[in-house]
Amino acid sequence: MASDHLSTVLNALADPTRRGMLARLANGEATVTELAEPYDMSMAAISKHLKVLERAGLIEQGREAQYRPRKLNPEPLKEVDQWLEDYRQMWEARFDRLDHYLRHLQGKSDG
Amino acid sequence: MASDHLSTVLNALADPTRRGMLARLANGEATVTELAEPYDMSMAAISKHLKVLERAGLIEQGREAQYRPRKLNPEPLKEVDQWLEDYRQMWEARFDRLDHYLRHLQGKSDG
DNA sequence: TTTTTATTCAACCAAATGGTTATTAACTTA
DNA sequence: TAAGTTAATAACCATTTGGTTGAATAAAAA
Repeated sequence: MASDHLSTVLNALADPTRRGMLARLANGEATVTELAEPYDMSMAAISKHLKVLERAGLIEQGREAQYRPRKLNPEPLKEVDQWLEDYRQMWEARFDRLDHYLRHLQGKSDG
Repeated sequence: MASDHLSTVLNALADPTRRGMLARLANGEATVTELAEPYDMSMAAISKHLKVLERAGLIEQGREAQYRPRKLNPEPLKEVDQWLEDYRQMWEARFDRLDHYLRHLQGKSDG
């Protein structure tokens, strides 16, 4: 995998298990065992997936007793969103025009 | 790499060479040789990168004389954007609050 | 027709990926 | 202290990735 940060983030996201883990963490912190629960996979494999997410900065690790609860850090997702920005107009062109038209109408008739 | 579509797309994007190619194609169609120009890499390697982008549906291939011009298809990027949607509020929360506050002010003092 | 240009394909290789099992470490509980 | 739980690490393996070179294909140009 390429070593630049954005590539590391996108690569981390390019796996349904890891995206599933992020989805779970969007609802709040979770332990490794909790994160592993939906998957038919060894804890070692889960641990590796978590390491990939961590290297990408997408999750952070805490420590409570024998647990290492993970929490989501959305910052790298923001970077992905910003990268998309340059292309967004390409699929939103039609909507943009409508949006501007609506703003134009509002400027005329509404306060 | 995982076989689901979104994973295929994100994986295709997780490489600076391939993102560079997309950036070039955002300015319009380009031949393989044109796309290869910035990279110190064999044509065969370029061809493989293009195949990855094509499998992800990010580019389409034309045919003109001996050239196979590629063009960008932004549709899969839209899918990435839609996946991000669920997380967007997490990094935009503060801005949202500010935005709502400004709208509130505007509703009061401005037309 | 021969040669050149543009591109792909085939075979190969080293390194990375994604899984496994077995072991180790840290902490809790009996 | 001993046993159980949680999680990471080490060693291993098969497959994939991302590059190479060399040959093949297709069209254009000479």
